[in-house]
Amino acid sequence: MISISAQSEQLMQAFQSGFEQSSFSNGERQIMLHAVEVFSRKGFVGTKIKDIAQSAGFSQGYVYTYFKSKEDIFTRIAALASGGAGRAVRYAAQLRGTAIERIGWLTEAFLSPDSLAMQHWRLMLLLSSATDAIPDEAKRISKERQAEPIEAFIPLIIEGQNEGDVVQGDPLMLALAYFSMVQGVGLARLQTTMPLPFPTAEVVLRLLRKNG
Amino acid sequence: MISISAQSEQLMQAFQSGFEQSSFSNGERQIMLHAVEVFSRKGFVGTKIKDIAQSAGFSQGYVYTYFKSKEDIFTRIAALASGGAGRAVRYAAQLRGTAIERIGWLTEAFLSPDSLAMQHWRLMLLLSSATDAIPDEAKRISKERQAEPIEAFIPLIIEGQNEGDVVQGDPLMLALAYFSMVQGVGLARLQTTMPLPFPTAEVVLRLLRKNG
DNA sequence: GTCTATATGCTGATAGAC
DNA sequence: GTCTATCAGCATATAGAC
Repeated sequence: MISISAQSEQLMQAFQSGFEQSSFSNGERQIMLHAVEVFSRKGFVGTKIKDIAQSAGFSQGYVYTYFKSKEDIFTRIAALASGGAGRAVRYAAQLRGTAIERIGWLTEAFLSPDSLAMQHWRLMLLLSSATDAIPDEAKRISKERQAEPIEAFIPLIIEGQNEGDVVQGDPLMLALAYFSMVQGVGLARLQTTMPLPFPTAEVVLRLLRKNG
Repeated sequence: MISISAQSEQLMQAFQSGFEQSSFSNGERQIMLHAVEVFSRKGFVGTKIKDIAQSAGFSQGYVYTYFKSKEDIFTRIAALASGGAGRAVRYAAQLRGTAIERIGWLTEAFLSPDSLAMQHWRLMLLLSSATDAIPDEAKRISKERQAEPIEAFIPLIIEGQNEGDVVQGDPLMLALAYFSMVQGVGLARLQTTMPLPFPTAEVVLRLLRKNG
């Protein structure tokens, strides 16, 4: 049984999109922070500049002091968010421990019901659905970074196979299975408000574990 | 190894949302069919009535002959689409075969790269993201039917456990794990255009199979 | 730094012609 | 059955006041 550890907490920080820490001016960060929340509830087209401004406590026109357009806000958010998963995998890869342990910590971070982790999945969803209605630039960036987590995960799988903890098989296919599952759990969590016995990290690891 | 069978093909028909077969008048069906496609690309707010009309080869105003509003179109689509997964599970449950066999056929139908199956996942995605921007009635209906596939799947799991093919454990948790995974693969497929070794039914079944 | 006012364009929905 | 014309409302982005 894997328990929430110091490693997992550090990992979650890497996972999260990092709007807070970024080097923005005050108004800029304030607007970004609220824009993330509104966009993830209403989508790109459904979000009106007025919604973001009101949420952040500014007037509608003030938003244009910091951002050129609605597309601009969205694209900057997409750029920050789409780096999260890859960052988390790279962070996990360089922790000390066996490969399967590190994969376990990573999985806990991904599946955390923490609100910032959930926000990540909401944003990923946004970037995957209604793709003809989101800015091209945002799409480009998110597509560009899409392979990052998978590529960084493959060495971990190979290590795990060499250590005898991970099943044999094409590492790329195993990585895709892993991320499909993790993403699916993230999505499932978003779809319901009821407290249900969602798959734990241990269950997800059954996909990879030898003698699962 | 499970191969595409007569069972799987029948199953896919149950899975698919059934806009074609439904008892609509000609213009009505024509519009619905195109509306599904446009909505799934542009989302609810991003889709303009003109887009649907043009796609179906009608004038903008003509759409209102059959549909009261944009919400009306979307809600009717949501109603048809949100029944698909439950229908497929119920169909699978009453096939002849061991539980794990029937689950295998079902999984093949869910993971089929068939365009109508993909459309199902695109619509599910639409109903799960930007939820503050889709009609309340559509949300209500889709939420109402959300539990159907899981409820219908649980007896299959229990059967499989009794037959010794499925791992022990809370059947609800196993069902949630299964649907998370299936959904995750559907989503992963939508996210990329490249031909990648996406998890097959056999890989998904590792989550459930005893001595996987 | 922050707000108000406004121009400009688009969209949903209706009415009515053919 | 199908289209054209049109209205009323709203949203983005800008200009300029304080």
